[in-house]
Amino acid sequence: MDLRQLRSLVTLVETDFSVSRAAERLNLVQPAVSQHLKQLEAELGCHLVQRQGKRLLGLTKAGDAVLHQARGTLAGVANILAIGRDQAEDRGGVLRLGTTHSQARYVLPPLIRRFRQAFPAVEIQLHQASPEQLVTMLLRDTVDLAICTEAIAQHPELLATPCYRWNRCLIAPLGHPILVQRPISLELLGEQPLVTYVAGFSGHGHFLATFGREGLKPRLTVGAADADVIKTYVREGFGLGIIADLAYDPHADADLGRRDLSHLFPWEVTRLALSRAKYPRAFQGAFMDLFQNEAAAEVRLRQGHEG
Amino acid sequence: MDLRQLRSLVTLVETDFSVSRAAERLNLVQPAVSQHLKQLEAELGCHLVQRQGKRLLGLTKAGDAVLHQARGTLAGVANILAIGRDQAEDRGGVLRLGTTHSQARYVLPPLIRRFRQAFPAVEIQLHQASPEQLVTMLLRDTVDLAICTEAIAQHPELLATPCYRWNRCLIAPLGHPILVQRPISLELLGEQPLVTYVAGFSGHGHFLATFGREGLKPRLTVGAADADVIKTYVREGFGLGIIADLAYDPHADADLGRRDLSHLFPWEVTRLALSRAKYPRAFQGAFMDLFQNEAAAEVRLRQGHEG
DNA sequence: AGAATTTACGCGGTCCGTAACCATG
DNA sequence: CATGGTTACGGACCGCGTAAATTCT
Repeated sequence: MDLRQLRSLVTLVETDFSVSRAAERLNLVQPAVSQHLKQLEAELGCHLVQRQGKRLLGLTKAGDAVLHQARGTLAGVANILAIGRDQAEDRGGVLRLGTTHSQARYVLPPLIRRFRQAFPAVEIQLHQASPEQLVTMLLRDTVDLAICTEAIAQHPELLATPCYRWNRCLIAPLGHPILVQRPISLELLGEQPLVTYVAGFSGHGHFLATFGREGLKPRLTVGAADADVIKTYVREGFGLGIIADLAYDPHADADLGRRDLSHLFPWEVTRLALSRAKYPRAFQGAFMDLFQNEAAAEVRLRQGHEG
Repeated sequence: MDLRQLRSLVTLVETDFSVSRAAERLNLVQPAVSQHLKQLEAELGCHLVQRQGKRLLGLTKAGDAVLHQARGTLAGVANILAIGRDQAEDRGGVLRLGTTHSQARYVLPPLIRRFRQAFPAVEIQLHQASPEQLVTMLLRDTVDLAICTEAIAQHPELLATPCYRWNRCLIAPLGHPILVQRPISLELLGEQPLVTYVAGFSGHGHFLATFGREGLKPRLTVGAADADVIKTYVREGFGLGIIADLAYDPHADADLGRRDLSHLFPWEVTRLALSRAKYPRAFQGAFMDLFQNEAAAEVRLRQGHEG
């Protein structure tokens, strides 16, 4: 058996069973990948992919099991290379961070600034995606670390550590009556047109569930994946905005009023996650420490800006 | 990087850094293994083994980390091959069981008989060793499964499931006064010369600790690794025997009297363990089920033979 | 007909084994 | 001086790429 055969199998799956695209990704020609598969199946004595003539449809049961092991095996060799680069005192490298917009835009900048001072030779790549996508990106080793609130705590192949908690605030154009109304209740929110996150992002599930528990259904006018877009629609008069507290910027958002909503909704926990199979390089570990230790303080700072 | 290089590294460690013996095990010549190491170190850009001239002494820190990953990686490819053999409906194969004497001699026979009926084409190898050795054998994939009482429950890389519990009994030549003495106490045992297991086997640690808690120190005349040897010395008059309950055979040991001691000592738990990294072949999984489900009943049956 | 996969074949690299060389106790 | 490890070199194997054949849309 050869590692290249395993790489071909894994890549084939990740290209939706297109041999040619897989070959392209691997810097090989079609026949090479084709042969890899044939060799693997020959050595194992069973088919790994379901075929219909020459068309590849999907994995067989055996193929799925092999895929899983192949991923683990390739992770092992990647780890070995990582150990080498670490040990050789190679201060350079790439830190691929998977994040949602909220993190990249509001939480990460000061932390990354500090990280860069410690590791100036490391290139930082921010891969923005939805939480579900981040999970598969971690599993496929497309990113090294991922930071997000949803979907990441449960997966058995990931190691997720809680880093900080946050809640929501309401934003509205200055002068809007709700900004001076004394107590803000769920019922009150339920009557208003709302602009907030779309499903899958920033605690939207808990958001809806909270209304649901009270037998209410919010009037959502626009849903977006990030707070910047939400703010824009709030400014355009589409309704009240409900965003993560930490996404409110007192300076840039001076034209928007803000009210805390943490008495209405559950706290959300943002986690830093990586694949259990992964050996983190020194600077990756350093970033993890940095984020785990200082993200909470950073967020409190932002929330302290409260006007 | 090549899998053969990793194999060479792992084998080198397991041969105490003898390149020639490693080469022999791998069916290669010395220079090949030597080159594998050189290639690996070249690719990683750091030394993996500490050298003194041409003599190899041990692993460097990096080498140790690489070794661990290499083991995992090779386990992955072994698993892939196992999946293949399974899927190809290959009913044959080898089941390598690591056991202590007690298991092989008293618990396993009827279970293995039943297993053989279901999988007649599977060769069963019983590798007898001490519990500590069994742990390393599992980690090195020298055995597929191990059954023992000690040392195996804690290791984080092993998955151990409790299967049955047992306690000790006392054996003595027929006619010995202790066989009719009403209550048997620790103090009474402490006065007598005893023959029992040696350290590391069959709950010897708990045995000593129980005496220690009462401020007693047993008079041990002979220590042995298995009950058969202990019985022999009891017959020879070296003292009272204390063995695992299930090791008493009413027929073969009719010349020895037996008294239960479960009121004096803690119950021991025997576990079936395998490496977490291992993908068990179908028949290996079947044996695990068999043992986990039926070992307890088997042991109760033996204990029911009580005369 | 065209896109995509498999088969056929030749070249180049590489990996192993033999042989010579070298350190160490 | 013998044991064990490294260096040097040649042959065999194998894996990739080019090109032709095949099959399904």
